[in-house]
Amino acid sequence: MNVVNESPRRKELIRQAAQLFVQEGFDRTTVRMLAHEMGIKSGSLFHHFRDKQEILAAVIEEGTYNALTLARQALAECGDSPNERLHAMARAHLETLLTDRNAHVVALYEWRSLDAKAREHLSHLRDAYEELWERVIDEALAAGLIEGDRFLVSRFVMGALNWTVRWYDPEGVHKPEDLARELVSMMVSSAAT
Amino acid sequence: MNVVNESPRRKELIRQAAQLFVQEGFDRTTVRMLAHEMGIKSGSLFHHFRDKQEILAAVIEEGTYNALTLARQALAECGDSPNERLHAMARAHLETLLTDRNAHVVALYEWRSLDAKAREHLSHLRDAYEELWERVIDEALAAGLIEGDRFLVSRFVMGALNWTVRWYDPEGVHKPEDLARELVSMMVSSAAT
DNA sequence: GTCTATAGCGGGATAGAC
DNA sequence: GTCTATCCCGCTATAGAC
Repeated sequence: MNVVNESPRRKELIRQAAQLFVQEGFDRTTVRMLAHEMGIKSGSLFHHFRDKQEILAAVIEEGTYNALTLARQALAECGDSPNERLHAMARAHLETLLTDRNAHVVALYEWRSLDAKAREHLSHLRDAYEELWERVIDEALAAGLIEGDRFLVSRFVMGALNWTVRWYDPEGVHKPEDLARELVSMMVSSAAT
Repeated sequence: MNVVNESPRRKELIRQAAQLFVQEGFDRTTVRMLAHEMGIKSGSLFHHFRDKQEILAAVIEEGTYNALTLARQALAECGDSPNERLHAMARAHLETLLTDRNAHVVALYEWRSLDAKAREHLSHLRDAYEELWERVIDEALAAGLIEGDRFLVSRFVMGALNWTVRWYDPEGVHKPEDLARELVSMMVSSAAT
């Protein structure tokens, strides 16, 4: 079973599970809560998923796949300058994280709840997404847009982005777009602009 | 009972609990695991703590208090320039997070596992620490060392710092000191240096 | 202050009828 | 595909001896 050919029904169940996992955390979310959210009884849940782990794996696959897809699309549609590409990546990342506000968050914050097998299976998808980021960071470094250690800079950026889920208020004045702009301008050496 | 006058024994138990909470997460850490780590049986644990929640609260209080203490000390010892003060705060933050590598991490990542009462009680300590940060960020903004929205900049910085626990390797080449330096130099407008 | 023993509960998961 | 009923387990917490 792959993320690209899930039934619409299953996709909807995964969406609802993601919401609960974000609100409560994976461990505190019971199968009874999941079933209730889905409008069925807990026994019926196991017709759709082998066990609770499989639900988590499905959510994380969905979240990472969405992030990867949106990022690729954003890069394809934006301009060629390192600045534009950096901004496009940050914006896409924040949009899957804050607007859709579900599966991608779970992918980031519950990765360690995955068992070894699921981690193995999903690591490729995750690596593909991280490679996309590394390429864009490298381009920005090569162009002198930003400075510093490749490894450290990319992790600081990911940290700043991923931590937003802890404080971002969807009802507030800022949009993901604004955050992306502000973060990129913070990183960019003023000398280079 | 306050963090400042815990018995040495209890402090040691708190330290060991912190380690397990970081490794496994609060929910997956059982009282049996905690007791085992402390070298006693699970029943004996409740002679020292009323319940599992109280252990978490003690760890988080310890972690936040440590961070606050080290940060104050770092500010008292460093120079007066906004750059030095920013660097001192980042370094102190990373040291409690990565070197001590225990209670402060729990304070950041398991805050939401606290019940309402404990959150109420500990929020003052937490606020005191955040105010310290806000003051230093404000000074840097006022001096033109960094630019941007006060609210957003401080949260990006905290994100970059707090996310380090996810990837930092204590055996690796970088020390907390190096990370602090690199982060500050990334944020500082080159025009201002 | 630590032990053994266990109560009591809620969790994940299964079986079989419909 | 969903239901009811239930198993079985491991968890937190307690009681009372030492």
